[in-house]
Amino acid sequence: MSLPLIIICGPTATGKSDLALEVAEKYDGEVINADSMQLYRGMDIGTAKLSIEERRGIPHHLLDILNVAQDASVAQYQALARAAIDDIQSRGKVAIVVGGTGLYIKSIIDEMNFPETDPALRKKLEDEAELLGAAELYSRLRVLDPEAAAAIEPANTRRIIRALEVIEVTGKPYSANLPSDTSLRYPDAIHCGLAMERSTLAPRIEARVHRMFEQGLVDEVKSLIGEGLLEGATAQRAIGYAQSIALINGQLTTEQAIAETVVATRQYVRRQETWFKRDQRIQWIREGEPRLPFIEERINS
RNA sequence: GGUGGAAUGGCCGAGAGGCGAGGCAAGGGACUGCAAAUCCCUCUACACGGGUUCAAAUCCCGUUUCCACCU
Repeated sequence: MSLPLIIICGPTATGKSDLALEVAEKYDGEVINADSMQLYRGMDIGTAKLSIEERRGIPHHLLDILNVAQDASVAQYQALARAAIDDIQSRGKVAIVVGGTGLYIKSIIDEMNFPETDPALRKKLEDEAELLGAAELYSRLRVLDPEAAAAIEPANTRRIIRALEVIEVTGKPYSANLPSDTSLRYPDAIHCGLAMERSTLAPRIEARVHRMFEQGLVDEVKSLIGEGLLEGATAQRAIGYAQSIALINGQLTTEQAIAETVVATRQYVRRQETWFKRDQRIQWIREGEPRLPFIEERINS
């Protein structure tokens, strides 16, 4: 008998990591991180990453696997996460996926396939976008793949570039590469979301951000800059990190950096809620509802 | 007490007689190799009371508040 995959998602600062530990302790589980920024080695304070001690001996996977100059990618994450699940389950343990990056979780449980990327081609498209403008690329996309064009905003340069890239790499329309998301790779997964009222979350976020700066987030960022933080495209954009970089560059005062980080975190929560809200598979654990029992109930049924 | 200036939506801020700048925040949404990213949508305000005018946030009078400077 093998226990199903357990997934714990939800907005930031709702207590996902702690719940995962409880579940892991109760069911002999191991945790797989589904948080795009916790993938980075050295990004600890600002991502609220559990320290080794805080992990209480529970194995955690997909933490600290990238250096700050590298760029994460869903495709890579998907492969690693699925491999980790297989590994954990093959040893008879319970795999617990925990994190707030909706796309990453989706990449695990849905049949998503990500056509190859071509750095040279992408570079070319990026240059063209800069030179000719997004509108030019967009009209090109409209010709090559009207369906994809209809689904992408004309101003969303990044998406337009990727669509054109996929078309060129695969020789097929971008839309043809989009499998349905109804397929379930882990049909009996227990997929829980932690819900919390904004009014409860707001002060938690405020306190958490202040704590991060007190604990030395800016020093962490300084040392990461030495490790190439500014070379990559992804890590330096992380909430709290971007603001710390601006602070270090003298573009923000400490107070401003803190305030902007709080705002950015709140906005992130909103995007997370929007993303998770539409996934009907998620069973929401309401604020104040006992969490571990909620999951125990589903496991036992 | 006097003189001058200012009062615009949650905040910043342009406009200076003819249908509501813009930015930020907030709220909603999208999302398939950077996703803590990228992008879309929404949010009729002109301190108050009179007046002039076909028409006033914009002009005039008064009131209130604030800021300067003066006594």
